[in-house]
Amino acid sequence: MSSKLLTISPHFPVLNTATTLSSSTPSKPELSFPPHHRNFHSLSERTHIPSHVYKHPTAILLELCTSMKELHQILPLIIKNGLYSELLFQTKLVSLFCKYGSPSESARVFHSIEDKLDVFYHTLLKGYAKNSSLEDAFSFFVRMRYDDVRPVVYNFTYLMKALGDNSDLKRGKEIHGQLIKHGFGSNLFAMTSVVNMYAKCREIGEAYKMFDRMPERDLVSWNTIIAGYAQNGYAMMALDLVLRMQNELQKPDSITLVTVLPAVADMMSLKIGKSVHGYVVRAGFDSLVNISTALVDMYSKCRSLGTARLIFDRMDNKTVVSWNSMIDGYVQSEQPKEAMAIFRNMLDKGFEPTNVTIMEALHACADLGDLEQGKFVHKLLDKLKLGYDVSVMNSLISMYSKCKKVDIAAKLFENLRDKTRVTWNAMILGYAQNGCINEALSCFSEMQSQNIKLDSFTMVSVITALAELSVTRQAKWIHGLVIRTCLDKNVFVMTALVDMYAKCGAIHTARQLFDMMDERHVTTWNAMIDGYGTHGLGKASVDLFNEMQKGTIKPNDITFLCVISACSHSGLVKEGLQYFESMKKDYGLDPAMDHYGAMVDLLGRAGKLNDAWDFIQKMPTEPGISVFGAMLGACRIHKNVELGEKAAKKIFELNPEEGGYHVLLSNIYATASMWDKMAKVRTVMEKKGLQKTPGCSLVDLRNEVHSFYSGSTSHPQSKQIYAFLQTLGDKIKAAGYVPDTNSIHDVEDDVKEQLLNSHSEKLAIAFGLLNTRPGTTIHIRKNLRVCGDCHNATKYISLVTGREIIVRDMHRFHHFKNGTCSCGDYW
DNA sequence: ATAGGGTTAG
Repeated sequence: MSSKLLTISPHFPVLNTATTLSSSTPSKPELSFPPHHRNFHSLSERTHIPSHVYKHPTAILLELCTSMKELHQILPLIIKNGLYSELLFQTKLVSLFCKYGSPSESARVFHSIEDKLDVFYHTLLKGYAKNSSLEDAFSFFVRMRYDDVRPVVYNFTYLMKALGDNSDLKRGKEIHGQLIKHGFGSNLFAMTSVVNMYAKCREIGEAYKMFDRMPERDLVSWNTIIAGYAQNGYAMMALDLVLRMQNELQKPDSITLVTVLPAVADMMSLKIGKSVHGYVVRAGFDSLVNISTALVDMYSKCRSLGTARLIFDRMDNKTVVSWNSMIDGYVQSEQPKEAMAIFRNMLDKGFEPTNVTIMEALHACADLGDLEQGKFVHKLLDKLKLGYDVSVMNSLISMYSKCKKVDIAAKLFENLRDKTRVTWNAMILGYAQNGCINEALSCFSEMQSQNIKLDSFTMVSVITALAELSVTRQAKWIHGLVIRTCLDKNVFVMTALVDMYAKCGAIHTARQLFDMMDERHVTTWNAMIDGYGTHGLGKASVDLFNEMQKGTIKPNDITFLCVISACSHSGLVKEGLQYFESMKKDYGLDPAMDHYGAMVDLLGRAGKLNDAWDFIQKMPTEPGISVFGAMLGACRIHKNVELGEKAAKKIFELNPEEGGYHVLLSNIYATASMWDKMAKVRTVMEKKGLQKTPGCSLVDLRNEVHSFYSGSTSHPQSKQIYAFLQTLGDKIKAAGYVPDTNSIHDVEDDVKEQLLNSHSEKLAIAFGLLNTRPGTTIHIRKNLRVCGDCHNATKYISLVTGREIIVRDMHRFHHFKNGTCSCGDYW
């Protein structure tokens, strides 16, 4: 008979039936109390609510209460009118504080109640489970057990929900046990919550076991297990269950399908996606906003932009999310221009962008390298008050870095208070990609000193910086760190390492790492193929490319660029031509400007200047600077004034920003002793304000990198270096070296030699030889192409000193040893 | 329901 008390709803409407409640009504089995219940006597006395209480103006006011603010205004009235200890008000207060999200205030009322009805426990537990921490809910549940309040089924469902949300498997299992002990092991609601808990704890097998044992199931329990499979990445299983539920005469609803679609999207499985879409249409759900939005996102992620766009365009009630998904689709498919068009369209239509929209737009701007649009998006932030969203700030830093404005990125970074690991990673990479190696490395050490844990992204960024630095010592150090941090199975990290070792001249180490990798991306292959190419190991490069073609990773446009330029460096003209053909024929890849440039380089370098020129004439698109630049370079190597002039004319029409092409032409004239024309080119250059990039060579000694500019005397050891070069010059001349002074005009012979001796690479080599022990290999990096005389001299230097000298120039490596160079004088 | 930072080439 006491069970009826539980049917007192804490909500107002029921109160009018207070009198009927006290008459006996049959109880539901799971709500029954044992007769020894501690509140047995006091309860029946308290169920009657006198009319002066429920008709009190304050009670009416409380009935009209709709917010926490109003509740706080009514509370003093309750106390003032001496109603605080009335059952009606206790009931309402406990429940309303929970309803408005403050179980702690609810608890204050609860604790003040002398004879606590079970409903108070139930209400407060629900309040804790829904609004507070799992800890609060759990410890209140323990207290409830201690106070000998018998749990009811929805105590378990709320608790299970909180346990699942916190992925607390250990306590989830414990409560599952108690649930069974209390006889709810076959209860539909209880078991659905158990299924959900196991699924949320990623124990999908256990979840299914529970689902399978349920004696009855409803739509919610089917949706729970289907969502469980979907969210654990089993889209196929989820779809199977959708079919199975129909066999068991349970019709899926839109929620069923809207949980399956994101899983399909994550899998990027267009086939499964289409069959879900088919079901959506047959069930007539295709006009629902959330379904079409999920479909747009699914098709976008499956790179089926046409279909995504079709559904998107047909939606007459688009939401921000559907716009965002559409923009993301274009960004992911590397169509940033389209992405920006959609973004602009969205603004025009008056939709207010969210942080996700802004991030997507910034991503597109970064891919385009479009600073102006990037700034436009940046300006929008202030209007939208999104300027304090860390994620947005991270995207901004990345955007500015990719648009070559690393200084702006750095300023944003410095002013940002709430940096996350992502922020640090974006900044380090930004520095690295803009050639600011020192900044990148000091940013990394700052990050470490602030005890921010590094991850694979950090590692990739630092390795990218060190690849640029190309110092073997640092390369080995970071490799050690990769191993110590257990990141040596990460494809991105390992690919960066392969590239870094190749750039340090340690091509065999690079290959060892490459061979050890279990998983490789197309970039991994590209890095290795290009590594061989820049080392002049054309055969190895081609072999690796052929091996790649046998595997499952498909070559991309960059692969072809790498392999063709590898052929170019090694004079493999036939192979290069064949790959160029195959690119379109076998892989459907359209050659871009760079590919044409590489082909002209291939033909031209091999001395087939006329073929190269013909090749340019037959190009289907207008040749760009890089193509004629390759032609001009080839003309310089093969001393062809006529074609060189033709190529240069084209280049100058295109207004290059760099002075390098004028220098090339002037070198061609110099070699041909056409001094007047040479002088003319130099004058034009000056008039246009074009600068010759100064030659600069780097050499690392212990923990420092020393840089030498052509003709510079600013290094502390400068005097010694020049003196050393003098004596070294005598030694190599004795061994057969003849200075190549042909390209210098107007000065005495000894001055010509002095000029040659002040080339940056010679200074760097001399410095390296002076400061290292005999037998040590010298590593040099030069920003331009190594000059002919220096190349020849270095061969002799390696002979007379017995040193190995490795020079990395703008395009490739030269390994000098015993008087010869790995490039075979073909470069 | 949508999301931030990653490797190759130039």
